[in-house]
Amino acid sequence: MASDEFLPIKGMSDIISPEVSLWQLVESRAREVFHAYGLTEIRTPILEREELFIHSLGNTTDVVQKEMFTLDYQGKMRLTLRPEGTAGVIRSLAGAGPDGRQARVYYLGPMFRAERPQAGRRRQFHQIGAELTGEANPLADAECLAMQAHLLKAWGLSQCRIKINTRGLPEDRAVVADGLRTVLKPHLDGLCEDCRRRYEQNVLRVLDCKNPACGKIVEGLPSMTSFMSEASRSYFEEVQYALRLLNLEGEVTPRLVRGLDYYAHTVWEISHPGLGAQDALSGGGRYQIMMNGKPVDGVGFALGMERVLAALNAEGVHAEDLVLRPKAWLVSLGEAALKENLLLAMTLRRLGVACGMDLTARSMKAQMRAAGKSGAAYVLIRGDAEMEKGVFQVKDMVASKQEEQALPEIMSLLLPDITPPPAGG
RNA sequence: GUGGGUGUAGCUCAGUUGGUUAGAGCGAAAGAUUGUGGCUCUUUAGGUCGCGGGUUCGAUCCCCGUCACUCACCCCA
Repeated sequence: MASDEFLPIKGMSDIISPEVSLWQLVESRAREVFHAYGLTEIRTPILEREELFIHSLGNTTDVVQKEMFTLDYQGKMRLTLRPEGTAGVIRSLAGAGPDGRQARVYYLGPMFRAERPQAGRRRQFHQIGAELTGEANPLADAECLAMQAHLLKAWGLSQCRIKINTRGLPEDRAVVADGLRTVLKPHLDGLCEDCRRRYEQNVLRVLDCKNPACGKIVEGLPSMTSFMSEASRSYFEEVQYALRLLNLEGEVTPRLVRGLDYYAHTVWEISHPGLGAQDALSGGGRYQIMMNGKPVDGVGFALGMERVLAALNAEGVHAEDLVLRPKAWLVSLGEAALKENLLLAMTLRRLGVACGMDLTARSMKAQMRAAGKSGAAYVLIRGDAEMEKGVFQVKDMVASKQEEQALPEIMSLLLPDITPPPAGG
């Protein structure tokens, strides 16, 4: 058992092979899909001023109240490890002037929240997200959700469930909260302890309480949308129309609530049955964030990388199958062959042929075992006899066949994809 | 932050109703096969039984504390 000093900090993990292969695959497919939609990557700092998150996420949210890693920098400022990606991206885009208000960007990277770790929840976790800024437009919301569905499909996830809802116009948020409190007030005694606290602090959360008693009370209440303005309701109708146009199934879920204050209008959540208690793969929606007194509008989503990977595992995609194997393995018998093989390995690598070898001339059996374990397709064996003739014993590890070959033949075996330079070039 | 579960070899786990040298499988290293991986057989290496204290003639086992991991609540992706 590893001693504590070799372990990373609680809730943080080293990402190593073979798992890292899956990360790379997921990230590269994501880049391809984002490119197809005209998004460019944005990389913002991991450390931001604390106020940025307090103002954009809302100072009554749990994320801000008890989950942020904040440090005091020489008594001059309070710096926070970003707990989510949107706030930093919008800060950056707002600073870019008018261009930033019509931007299409994606990001990926680590986020930090000081929660107790559990399945699907780490203190350092990773998100892939997208932000499309621009004034509220139902078509933009639908496009964003469609892009996300496309992404999940590109990863090979087929069992996702999309739930959508609306929070209405930004100015409706207070009206809805007041309305809900009014109709909930007579039932206060029947609510669970948590919900009596939520009633004060974050009344929308009462709607998705898991407690059956609370659920019963909520069922009898008028829906959230009934407190909203006509404009909010018709906006949501148009979003749903656009989703049908794009052939997307979104389950309208009136009790779906997003936790952060900046959400307005369309919100959604995508869950996966293979995940356990934290079954949300992703959340997203339209938002309006005040930056320097001016509103920035946009629509976006964030996917939890670790949860995507867990979902892929649940659907039978395993990192072990994706690990890159060397094309060749060099086996050296004797010191002279060892040195010549090192030189050959460097040459092959410059030509783009991944190859490995043992740097000691230990027993052939041991070297063959290492070759087999590496998964190399071919093994090139060279000893004194081969050195003298200028040849190699070339073993095809899959077919388990071996023949003597000279270097030119070996090159065409290892470099079959090399195309001759264009004529006249 | 609250509650439950688990800490024994690199990994997965047995085990001892408290008693002498703590076991297995997998993995690793070497050999059987004097220059050939996977299958088989043999051998070897590898352990402060998470850490600290208590009870006891004696604790890996019982008790207390602590730390770590893990699951769930809360919340979120």
